[in-house]
Amino acid sequence: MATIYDVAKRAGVSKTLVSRVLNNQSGVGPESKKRIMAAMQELQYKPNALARSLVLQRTNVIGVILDSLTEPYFFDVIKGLEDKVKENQFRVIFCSGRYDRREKETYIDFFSNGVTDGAIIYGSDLDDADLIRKRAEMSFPFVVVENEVEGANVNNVLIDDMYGSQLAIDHLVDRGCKNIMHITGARRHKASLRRWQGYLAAMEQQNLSQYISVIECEDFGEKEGYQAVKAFLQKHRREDVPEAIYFGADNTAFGGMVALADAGFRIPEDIRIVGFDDDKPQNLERKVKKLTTIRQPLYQVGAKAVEILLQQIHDPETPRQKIVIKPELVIRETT
Amino acid sequence: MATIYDVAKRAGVSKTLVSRVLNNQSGVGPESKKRIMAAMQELQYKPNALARSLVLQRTNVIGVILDSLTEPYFFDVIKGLEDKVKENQFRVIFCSGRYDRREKETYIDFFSNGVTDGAIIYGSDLDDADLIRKRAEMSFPFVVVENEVEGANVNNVLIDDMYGSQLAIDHLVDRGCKNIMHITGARRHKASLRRWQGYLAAMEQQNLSQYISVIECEDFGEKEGYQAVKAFLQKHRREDVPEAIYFGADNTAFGGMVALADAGFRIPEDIRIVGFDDDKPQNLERKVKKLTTIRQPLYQVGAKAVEILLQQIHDPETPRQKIVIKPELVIRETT
DNA sequence: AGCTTGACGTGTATCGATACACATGGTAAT
DNA sequence: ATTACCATGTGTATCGATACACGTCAAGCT
Repeated sequence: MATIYDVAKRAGVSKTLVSRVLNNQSGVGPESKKRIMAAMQELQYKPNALARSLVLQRTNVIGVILDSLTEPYFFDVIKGLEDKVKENQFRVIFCSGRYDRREKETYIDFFSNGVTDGAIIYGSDLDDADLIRKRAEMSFPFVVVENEVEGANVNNVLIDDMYGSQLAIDHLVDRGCKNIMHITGARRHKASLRRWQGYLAAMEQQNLSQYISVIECEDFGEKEGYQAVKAFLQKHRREDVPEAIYFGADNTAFGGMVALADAGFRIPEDIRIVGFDDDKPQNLERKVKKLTTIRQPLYQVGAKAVEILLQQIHDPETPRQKIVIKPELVIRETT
Repeated sequence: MATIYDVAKRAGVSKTLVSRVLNNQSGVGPESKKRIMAAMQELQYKPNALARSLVLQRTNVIGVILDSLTEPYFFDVIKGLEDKVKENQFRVIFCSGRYDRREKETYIDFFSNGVTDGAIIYGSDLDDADLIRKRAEMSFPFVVVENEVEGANVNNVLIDDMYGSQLAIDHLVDRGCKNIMHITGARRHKASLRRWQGYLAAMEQQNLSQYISVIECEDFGEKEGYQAVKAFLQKHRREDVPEAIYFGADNTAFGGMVALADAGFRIPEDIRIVGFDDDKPQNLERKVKKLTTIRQPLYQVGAKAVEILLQQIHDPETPRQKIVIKPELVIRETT
């Protein structure tokens, strides 16, 4: 690759002039400018981003670390991120921590060693909290999304999961349900825990404490939901089946609904269902009904995270922010 | 952030010694080494990746440009990439061209300006070919996946789509079908075109030219498949409906099957279906039958791309390679 | 004793860009 | 005519690391 020096030599000027042309600065005569431009063309010159960033102490790139690049859950977040970043003339690069704490750590260090101006760390694993606390005092700007890190001074964008649960329960109560069961999402998932908590709080607030019952799922796949419900139905008599189930994740809800359908339950006549996430399209070929669910405004989450991060980058003195975004109830066919 | 110089000062030695410790080189006394390590600890020193890469002319990072990070199609590819990269002690960063040719170009330039050692460009848009041809003569190592760029000397990893079509048609013929229709995936999609071509070739080879009939879809969504089939059924009498449909993508097949079911067709008794891709899990709550399809070994595709790229990086003189990977027939319930 | 050898250490050039101080010359203002 | 000033241009330090040539000193060999 040609360097700035090659261009200068070819155009018969000093590096400084070439640099000025590159950055549209004044101080270049028209004649020189023409020769420099020509030289750049001929040599196919592209400035080396590394060298430039090294001296500018600025890359105009932000890094995003996700648990997985292949989780539909992140789709809207990613879109939000990308749009906002582009709007601000930055670039984003993504990488996936693959649900591995150490891998995540490696990437955070990589990003903070000059490669990016800041990072967005998306995480919901309980493990992550530690890793983040350790880095809270760094001067490297970053924003943590979804995972609330108690007692650490970090930028945080969160979904109000407890409020979401309240929406779900209140809606079911509106529909006349009292006996409302909760089937959690993934146990290791911080957000699931908060939804669970929210379920408990909402049930108490509605004076339905005696109906509280919870099944824990290890993961938030369809299979887990299917098995959880199936096992429950095998162990209980028909009249003990609740009037409604509030699932901590849409995925488990889909699985659960299949199990219910298999057992002859009609939805919503016999039992009502509410999910949480609204992260997957309601496809044509789904056997189950369209799901009433708590939608997370994930696009906004992504956009907001970028916004905060850029503020922090432009002015490191900006105090750390914590943004809580409220989810909303989307009523479809299952309630 | 502390620099190598700060560490040296604190330990009372020269930068060189610190650098040697950093890189596990010999030439450092035990006493100095201890002091240097201590200084690093205290200062939380992390070497600046930019500066290091600038002098080494090496980043140990490869960049991946996809059309979209949010397409299930890429999931296995991504996994293959990640595993292989990790195995080789490299890092990957991803970014999405968002189906926009210029955005892709920006990222290629970004990657080739020192930020990465090489790139993998995943693309199937017809537009991409141009962009790639233009860069074929660069010394920057890259591998193009899926998009065949005719007449350009580039590293290429491809799926043998024509062969896939042949598998599909031969299988249907085995099942006794003659009148086999083809519904394409996305029109702008290069791979779709090849599958279409493959369909034509396979039909001729089977002496079924008189049965050739094709419906083009603009995109490969479920909706497109649904509408295509629905429109066809409205315009044709029942006896004109073919014995089988070979879809250029699973997604369209799913949509099409819904339309067929709505119209009272039983699969596979009344009509047999074969798809292409096998990129999505056959979920529990799918209304439709499990799909017979042509599976693309996408994990392998990703892994192979990395392999070729790393060869190219380690030895730039390696001749450019073109790898064609054969897909395979997966027989499920629809044939 | 004289010499090689290796361990340990320092100083300086380098990667490819930007920033800044400074040198030149011509034109406008006094 | 003299000063001031701006446009144009050059040279050198700098960012944070590595590489390489070289200096010093003690141990081991003939």
